Amino acid sequence: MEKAYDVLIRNLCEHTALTEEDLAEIRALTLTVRDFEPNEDFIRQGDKPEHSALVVSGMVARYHLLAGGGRQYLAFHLTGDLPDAQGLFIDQMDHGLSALGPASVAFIPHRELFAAFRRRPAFGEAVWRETLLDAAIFREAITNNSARPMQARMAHLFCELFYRARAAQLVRGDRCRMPISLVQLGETLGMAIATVNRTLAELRRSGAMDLREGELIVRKWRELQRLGDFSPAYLHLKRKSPPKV
Amino acid sequence: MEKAYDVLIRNLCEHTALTEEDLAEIRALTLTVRDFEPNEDFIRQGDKPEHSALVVSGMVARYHLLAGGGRQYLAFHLTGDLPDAQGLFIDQMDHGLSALGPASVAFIPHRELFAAFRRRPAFGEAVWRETLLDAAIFREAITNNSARPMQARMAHLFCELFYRARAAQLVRGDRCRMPISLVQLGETLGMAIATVNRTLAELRRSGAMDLREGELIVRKWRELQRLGDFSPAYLHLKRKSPPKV
DNA sequence: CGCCTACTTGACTTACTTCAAAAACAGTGG
DNA sequence: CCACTGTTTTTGAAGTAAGTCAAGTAGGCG
Repeated sequence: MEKAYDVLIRNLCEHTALTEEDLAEIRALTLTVRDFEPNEDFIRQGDKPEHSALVVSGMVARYHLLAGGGRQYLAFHLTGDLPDAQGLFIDQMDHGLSALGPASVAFIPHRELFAAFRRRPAFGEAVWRETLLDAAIFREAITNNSARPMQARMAHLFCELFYRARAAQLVRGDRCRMPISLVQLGETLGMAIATVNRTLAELRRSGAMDLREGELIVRKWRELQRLGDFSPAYLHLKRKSPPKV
Repeated sequence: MEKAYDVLIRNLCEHTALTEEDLAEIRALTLTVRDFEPNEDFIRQGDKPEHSALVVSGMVARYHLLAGGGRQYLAFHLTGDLPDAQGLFIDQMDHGLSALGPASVAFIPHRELFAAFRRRPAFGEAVWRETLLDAAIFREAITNNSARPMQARMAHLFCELFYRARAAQLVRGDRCRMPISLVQLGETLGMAIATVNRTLAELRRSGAMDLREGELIVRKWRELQRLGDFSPAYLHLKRKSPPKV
């Protein structure tokens, strides 16, 4: 349970300097932790949430519903992320959130967050910055899905996720959990499932990475980075060192 | 010159209730207005700006530079928008800004904005909300460029721009200024220039809209909306009424 | 008038989608 | 433990939408 506060603090400190007083304010927040099944929705498009979510463990996805009932995945979130901080100032959800694999999510009342922001503006700025980093990731997704060929598109996604997982200390050796199906990958990258599979096969054959049993394995980081035309500047992390695989 | 304050206030009031004290704080900001030529860059990828931009008139674009030297356009901004409010809390620009047609842009020192946020938290929240609306527009762009067929993709873009132009009181009758070239349209929607032209021709033929001499004409709003699978919820505007064309 | 840029159109090529079916895998219950 | 069901992944073959290439037209400006 303490873990929930720690992962949030670790994440915010990744980009913002917070004082001991700021951290105390964070640790005073009321967290309600709930566990979710793979693919379980926990915030739906159209909802007007009064709590913000914090990913404690597992992966969480944000998605648009499409006219035909399909989904467009917009972003993935890891331990420590606030995947709907935007809900603080935007009344109605324009997208939904679901657990990707099994995930545990803490909920924080908006009311308490507003009060904390008032007392500790630096905390508010950290959360604001968090939403801005989100936006930077959205921008990169626009470019990725619009301007890069299929293979680079997929490589770029895995580069980003691996890089972020590493910052969140979720990488062990050359691998991290990645409970995402081919269908979901297609609904993320805007490609047909057959293409997803064939493109993934190419990446495997290149020896740069593998994805199996819900685990991402990066065998040649620099090669994967090259294939994905990935440069991490847009993630705006203070620590710049790349994965050393 | 007064106009610069007014367009900002009008835009913020579109989504946030501000008191007379908040507005006074805004009117006390130091604005430096500069005019730009069509396609002139005014913030470059990699810059570390110390001012925020405010679009006073004309249209402004945000774009990523691509490896090959090409561009991916990320968003367009109209009168009253703060196209790089994110620069307040993110040190280094991960994208550039340029004028689309001739544009006039006001610059506001970050320092003054931070001070104003401290004195009038509601103003800070309004700007924060502004950055969140930005993010909502980015999300929609991901879906648009990834999941919609070419014609819908283009129709959707024009729906959004027309709807926002209307909220910014830039629509006169059934038309508004839209100084965007076919090449730029292609670099926005992720399609080849030939396809842009053919798709645009289809839309013209449908009678729903036209684009000529830097002007967008919406002849049948409901039809264009249908073609673009457009529903404006994600823009989160308080006033909901659609264009009555 | 001539140059440059932006738009338009046509013919060709290909990368991706669609469709279909098989193989691998996970979960369930006998 | 194995048979049965449903889901996810893999592979193949065929069709097509969109990209590329190339040439031509129109519009704006010195």
